[in-house]
Formats: sequence, C-alpha cells, structure tokens
Amino acid sequence: MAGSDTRRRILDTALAAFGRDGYAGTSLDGLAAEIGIRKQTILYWFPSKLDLFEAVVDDTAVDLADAFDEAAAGGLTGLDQVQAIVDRVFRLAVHRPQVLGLVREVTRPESPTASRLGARIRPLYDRARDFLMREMEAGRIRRSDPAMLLLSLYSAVVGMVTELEVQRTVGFEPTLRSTVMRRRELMRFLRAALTPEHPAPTSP
Amino acid sequence: MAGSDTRRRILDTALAAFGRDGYAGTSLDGLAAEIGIRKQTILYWFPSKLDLFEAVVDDTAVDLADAFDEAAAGGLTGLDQVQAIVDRVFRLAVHRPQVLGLVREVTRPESPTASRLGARIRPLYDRARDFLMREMEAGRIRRSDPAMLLLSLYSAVVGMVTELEVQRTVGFEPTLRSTVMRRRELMRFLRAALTPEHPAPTSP
DNA sequence: GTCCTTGTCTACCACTTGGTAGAGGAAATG
DNA sequence: CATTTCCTCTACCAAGTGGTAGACAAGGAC
Repeated sequence: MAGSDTRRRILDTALAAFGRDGYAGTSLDGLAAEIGIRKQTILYWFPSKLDLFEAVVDDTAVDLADAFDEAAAGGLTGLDQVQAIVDRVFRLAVHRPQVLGLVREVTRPESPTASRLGARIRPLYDRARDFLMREMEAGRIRRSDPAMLLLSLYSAVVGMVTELEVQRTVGFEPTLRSTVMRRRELMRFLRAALTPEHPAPTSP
Repeated sequence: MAGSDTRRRILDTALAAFGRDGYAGTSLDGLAAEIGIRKQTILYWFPSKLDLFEAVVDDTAVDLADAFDEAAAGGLTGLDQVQAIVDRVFRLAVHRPQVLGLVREVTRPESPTASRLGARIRPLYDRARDFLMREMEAGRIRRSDPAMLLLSLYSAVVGMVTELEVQRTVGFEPTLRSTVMRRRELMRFLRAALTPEHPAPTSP
C-alpha cells in the first residue's frame, strides 16, 4: 500500500522535527510542507498533533530498546558491557541524531508525554540497574548506589551526545574524527569512574 | 519608579516560563496573565518577544558568571576546586532551578539565541579549561584532553542537575535529602574520574 | 493652570495554529 | 458495470499568535 509509506514518512520527519524544534515549536503545516503533503493528510493518519507525538515516542522507544538489546546480547560483563552500550548509543547518535533530540525533548518536565516515555523506558532502567548491582556484587564495578550511578552514567552519556551544539558554540567542529575522540574520552572518563579501587579480575 | 519593578517582574517570570516551556511554548499573553498585566505592557518594556528572550539570557548569564566567580574566589586547587564549583551549581539549582531550565533551553541547537549565550559563556569556558590544564600540569588531576574532559564534566553536572524529571519518571521523589545524596554521588563519580592514577600530593 | 513624560491600558490587525467537513480520484471488489 | 474502501486533497473555521496604534491617567516641570 502506498499509504503505509506516507505514514512512515510522517513518522520519520516528525521525529526529526520534534527533536529539533520541540513539541510546541513544530507546526503541522510546516511538517506537512517538509514532507510535501497537506496537513490534512497528517491528520488522516494521526487524529491529532498529540497522537502523532505519542506515536513518534512509541516508535522511538522501540528503536532505543532494540539498540540496548543488541548491545546486551553479547553477554559481556563489567566495563566491557558498559563500553558496548556506550558504543551502541554513539552509533545511534551518529546515524540517527534525531532520536536523541527526541529523548531530550521528551525528558523536559513540561513535555506533553513525560510520563509516557517514562513508562516505556522503565523496563530498560530496571534492567540496567540490575546489571549494575550484579557487577558490583561480583566486584567488577566500583561499589556505590546503583540508582545514582545510573543517573550519573545517563547524564554523562546523553549529555555528551546531545549537547553537540554547545561544543559548536564553544569552537568545536563536530567532525567524524572529533566524534570518535569524544567517545574515547567519554569511555576513559567512565572507566576511571567505574573501575573498582582494589583491582579485580575483569578482562585478561 | 514603579515601572522598573514591572520590568523586573517580567524578567523573573519570563525566565521561569522560557526555562519551563521553551521559547516557542511561551506566549506573551500567557506570560502577561501570569504576572497580572497586559501583553502590551510587556511589549512596552521589551520591543519584541525575541528581545525579551535575549534580555532574560543576558540577565541569567550574569548570575551564572557570578556563581562561578564566587566558587573560584576561594583560590582552591585540584579536586577541592571542582567540588566547590559543583556545590555552587547545586546551590543555584536548588534555589533558582529556572536558571538551569533556561540553560537547557538555550543550549538546544535550534534555540533562537544559541550563539548568543555561547558568546556569553565563552570566557567562563576558557577559564575552566586553563584551570584544568594547570591542575594537570601540577599532577593534581588525571591527564587527558582538557577540552574533552570539560565537556564530560559539563555534561555530567548539568545533566544530573537538570534532568530532575527523568528521575521522577523513573521513581525518584526529589526531596532535599535525595538532592544532597545526588550531589554526593556525583562528587564520588567525579573524584573517581579525575584522581590521577599515581597518587599525587593534593590535600593534607 | 498647561505641557510633557512615563506607564498601562483597550482596540485592533494580519497571520498562524490545530482541527472539521466533505469532495473526489484510484483501485480493488462484487 | 456499479460499489465500496482507501487515501489525499480543497475549503473553512475558531482560537490564539506577535505586534501596532493610540487613548488615558498620573505626575513632575514650568
């Protein structure tokens, strides 16, 4: 069906627009113009702007969950697993930066569906917390409050990845090379913060 | 003059509104209603919505610079200085959370004045970078690319402080106690990441 | 008193917003 | 062929947007 393709294009373009301009800053007319259709076609596929937004969020949550699943599939432990996840998130950020733009938008306190993505993300959060607790028990990660540590990690990673513009403002040109460097630097940072004080057996 | 007070109230309320709802999500009518005046009074003091926004940004940049100045005035070094700055930022976040809401809004790539705050922040950035380089030379902070490290620090701190709602979504109630814990956990994180590998003389 | 400045207001405007109603084409279905 | 279903469109609308024009009241200066 041709229509299903239209729906897909609306979702993709809306993801970019919402992540870039925010919910309030995105207009259906502008969105439609960007796609090359009329606004009413959008409203045919999604009954209202809010419905569209929620559909985009749901869609994106699935992608995020997939990315984490993929990174976790290797069955790694300790810092290697953390590294795998960071690598995966960076890959996502490079190939589809819109996703993290949306994460940023949706985690705003006044976001129209702050609680919605919350529910979607909750399982991921629980998994990550369990992982950290296990690794702390095993002595492969420095002991601390896993919930707080997870927040620190989340802040460091998402902050680093999404605030590209801050770097540009400050004089960086986000080239491919600088992206790689940034990832490496972030991993050094995380390794330093996570490595247990009395060295334990991790990798050979 | 009574008018000057009006101007002040507009700036304060606008800071909260822009930080909370973003630039696009804030309407002059709504803002005026919140203050208890008419929209035209706002437009008397600030020729346009954008002018108001820029005035708010300038106003806030001064507060931020003051906070950093105050934290840097003690003449501390190494991790102690880092700790002092984190403490100061957290204090700001507790007493005037709107400020960090605005920082978040203004660091969005599509923010109407992304470059403007950039120019305002640049001096702060340079100072911080120089500080890090000095401390690395002195062996009080782990060696690495100071620019990248600064980004990591910025991300970790601002991310941790601004993404309060993420925590709420995930089950935290941001009480005073949890705020204190969060700050302490962040400092553990930073200390672990910044402490030089071969212990050097820092504090007695 | 009159004049001028300052500050807030009412009235209005052009434009954009999200959303409704329904026409009409295309293609499958009988 | 006629009918129905699916999809996109034109035409509107009420409400809200940022912004302009100008009335009006309160004071201070003269």
